Amino acid sequence: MSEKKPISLNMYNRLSTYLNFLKNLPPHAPCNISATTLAQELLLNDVVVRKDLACVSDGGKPKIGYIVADLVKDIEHFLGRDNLSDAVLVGAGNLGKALISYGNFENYGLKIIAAFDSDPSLVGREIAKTKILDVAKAANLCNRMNIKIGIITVPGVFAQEVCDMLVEGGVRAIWNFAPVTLKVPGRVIVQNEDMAASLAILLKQLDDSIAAYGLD
Amino acid sequence: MSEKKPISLNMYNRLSTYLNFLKNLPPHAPCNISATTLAQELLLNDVVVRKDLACVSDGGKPKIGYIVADLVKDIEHFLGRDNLSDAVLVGAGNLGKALISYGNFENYGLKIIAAFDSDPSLVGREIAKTKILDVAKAANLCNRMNIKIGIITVPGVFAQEVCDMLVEGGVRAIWNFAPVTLKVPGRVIVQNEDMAASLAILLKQLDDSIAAYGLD
DNA sequence: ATGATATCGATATAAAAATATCGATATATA
DNA sequence: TATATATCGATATTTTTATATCGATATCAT
Repeated sequence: MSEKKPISLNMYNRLSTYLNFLKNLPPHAPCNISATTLAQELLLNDVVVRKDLACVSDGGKPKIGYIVADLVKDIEHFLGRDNLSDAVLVGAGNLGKALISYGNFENYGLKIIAAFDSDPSLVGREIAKTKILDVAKAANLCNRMNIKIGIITVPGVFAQEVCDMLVEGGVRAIWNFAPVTLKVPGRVIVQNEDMAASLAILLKQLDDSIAAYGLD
Repeated sequence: MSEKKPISLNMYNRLSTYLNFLKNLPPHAPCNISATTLAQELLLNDVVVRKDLACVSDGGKPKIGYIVADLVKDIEHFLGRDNLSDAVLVGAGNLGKALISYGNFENYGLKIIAAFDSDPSLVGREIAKTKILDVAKAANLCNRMNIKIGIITVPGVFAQEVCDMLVEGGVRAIWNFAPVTLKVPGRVIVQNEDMAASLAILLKQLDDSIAAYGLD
């Protein structure tokens, strides 16, 4: 594995795509795969793929490509999926519930160990075996349990306040589903999951596409 | 409004952010705002903001900036939020359910008019007044009702097959929540909402941050 | 063995995005 | 009315990202 650090955000997206593809290869598929093939399958430029793979693995060989199993391990290691991180989630509404019950995040290196909400009618209940606790206890619990990751799924108006609580509790990375720009100290990471923006792109591109191709 | 088309994908993200911010300004806020101020509030470079705004509005005046109400309208118009688009959703599992019951997408220009699933125990039921229908009927219904947008929230293995059905039904834009690269004809838009990738970025950055700042 | 070929990895070029700089202009103030 | 200033919009520069090109190498076929 090379020690360089070109850090491209899109690269993580692509690596994640490679990983999904590799893990879902049919059982009888050959045990090796070339960057070129991968690129064709995923509709990407082959040089991009080769460059990405060079960052996470050095198992590539001419005429052979990469051994799938090794490559999977290398990508997973690079993405930090081989050590589970504990996280808490704040906001047990529809989206929060969905994320908790999704359950599949453990495959991606994340374990949601507790949820918080301010609604007394939710506090005390459970979603998919995850307890919903009073949001007032969030900071304290994060501190005690050394939680470094917080997921925010509250309405926008409360997001900053929740964020502050988490930061106070020692959280160092925030996955923010609220459509708000969070203000955090420099050492804290914020990853925004802005579905509204994503939707905007979709709608705009649809417009353009219909203008170009017509409605058929 | 300028007629140029620099089309930057990040720009849509930012425009969406501006819009959220502007719409949530306190009631007693001044009725005008400068690109510079906006940039400071949203932790962005001021030139980027000015460039983005120039694409959607020409209401900017020196010493004044933009009239908030007009700017909101201009951005909404640019993002296509002033005409609702109908959409269908396939996959009424946890995530699908959450998206349907979220309900707020109508504010963003999207209306989910029907959901589909293959699970007979779900078909016929309702989620937030949205009927769940047999997935076999999807293509037909899209055709008849002239639906152009499909949302895919099925497990990865079924995503391509669902996608093909939607395309057959005349769908022209797909919002894909499955971690799979979909193959579609050129005229069809795909917008991937890859939460796993987003999560990967978060975890990686957290690693880096802890390496840089320590655990405190 | 020997040569042909697929594939990698590195370097070089091109394209795109972000950022900086600077003159123009509308408003406020003296 | 004249001057100072905030802010815009355009142009220029830098940085980043994507793409193309090319030599090196390991395997396969002859």
